[in-house]
Amino acid sequence: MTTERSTESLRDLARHAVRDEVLRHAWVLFASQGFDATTIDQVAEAAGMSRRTFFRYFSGKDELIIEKLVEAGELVAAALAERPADESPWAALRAAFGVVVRSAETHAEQARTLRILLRDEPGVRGSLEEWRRRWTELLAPIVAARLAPAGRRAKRPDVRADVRAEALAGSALACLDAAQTVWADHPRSSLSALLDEAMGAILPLDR
Amino acid sequence: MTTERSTESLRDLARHAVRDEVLRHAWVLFASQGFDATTIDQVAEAAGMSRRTFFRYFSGKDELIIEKLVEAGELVAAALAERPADESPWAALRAAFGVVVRSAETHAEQARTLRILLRDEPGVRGSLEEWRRRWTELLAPIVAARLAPAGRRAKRPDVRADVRAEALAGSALACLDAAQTVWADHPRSSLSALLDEAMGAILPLDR
DNA sequence: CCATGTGTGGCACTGAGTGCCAATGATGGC
DNA sequence: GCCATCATTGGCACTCAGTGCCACACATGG
Repeated sequence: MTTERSTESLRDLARHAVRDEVLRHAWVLFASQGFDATTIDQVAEAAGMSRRTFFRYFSGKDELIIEKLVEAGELVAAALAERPADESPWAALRAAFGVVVRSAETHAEQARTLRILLRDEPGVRGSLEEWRRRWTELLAPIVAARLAPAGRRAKRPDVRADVRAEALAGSALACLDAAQTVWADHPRSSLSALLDEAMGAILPLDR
Repeated sequence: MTTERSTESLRDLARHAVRDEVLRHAWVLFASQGFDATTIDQVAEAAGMSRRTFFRYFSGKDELIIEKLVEAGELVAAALAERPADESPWAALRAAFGVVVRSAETHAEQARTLRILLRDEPGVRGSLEEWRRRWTELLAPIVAARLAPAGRRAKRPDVRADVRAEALAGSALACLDAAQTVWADHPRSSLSALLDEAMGAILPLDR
């Protein structure tokens, strides 16, 4: 094949477009029927493809959830990486979460629907755990860099430093999770304020 | 039915015994083949029962995992409830985790096997999330009681206080998780030290 | 000896996920 | 325009998880 890059990205483009379309239909069904009650045949038919083809675009039903959850991960990681170096890791994490908070508050309806789905449907628990892992994997190294004394980093793999970074990232995510969960079923609450409350309960957020 | 209490507990006794036996066989299979590769038919056959009967003792494959994970939850909750009131919530949580740390270190082999299973097998992620929830549900109210100014508690449901407690419990669990994960694949490490490292990275552990 | 309740197994079904294969359709070379 | 090629697609059949239904076995109590 002489077609190299250009075709490659054309394929990806088409693939992405199809995936988005499938996702759109899937979430309409999820919102009306719930996740567990929605079959892949329904999703495939709504998207106008065969069951078999669906599985060529998505590895499984889970991925319809994961996609949404992981999306914002890179944004948060990027935001975290760009926080000023003199900021405490905790405050930097809080600030980095700003992008998901804003996103959730602007699309409050969908965000709440998603959150409630995540709370009530047993079938998505695996996806939630998966989300936690991927975000931790993404954030922990950036936190680690921030914890290192800025002098010599990347020496030998330092287990103790890794645990610290992972603990920090994991705790922050736990706070985000708690805030979002409570926010989901209190329509008049502010997610931003709840997240401040949650993270502030662990460590002071100034500096 | 004239048979009341005595038969009731006899039933439970038998049921428990059967469950334990099934669990024993299941974990032998998990350890040798992994979780996802083990079918329920295999477990049922090993335990000497039909597939159909298996589902009368366990709601699903997940429950074979959950059982092990949730077991220690009540112990931790009890330990937490009995920590001195002048101890900080964080230090109290660290101390309460002592029971799982000791248990893990005395049965190091099995604990490591379990941990690695939880890390690598996609099929158990839902169970891990389930574990997180149950422990959070268990611990958060006790933490909440500890956070309340000891004067008037149980006023009106206080959302902000709930978020704080849940954030604290969730963060502590994230630390425990991080410590256990790292511990699992560093055979010469001390789980207790790792947990101190993790939780100490968030908040000081004295007091 | 009979009625009842409980545990058990078999059978058939739905739904997720996978491997295999044949048909279709777009593209590039001639 | 025509043919070779390659990727996408859909159909089919299979495994495995999980559930509902029904029939059989067994114990107990009257």
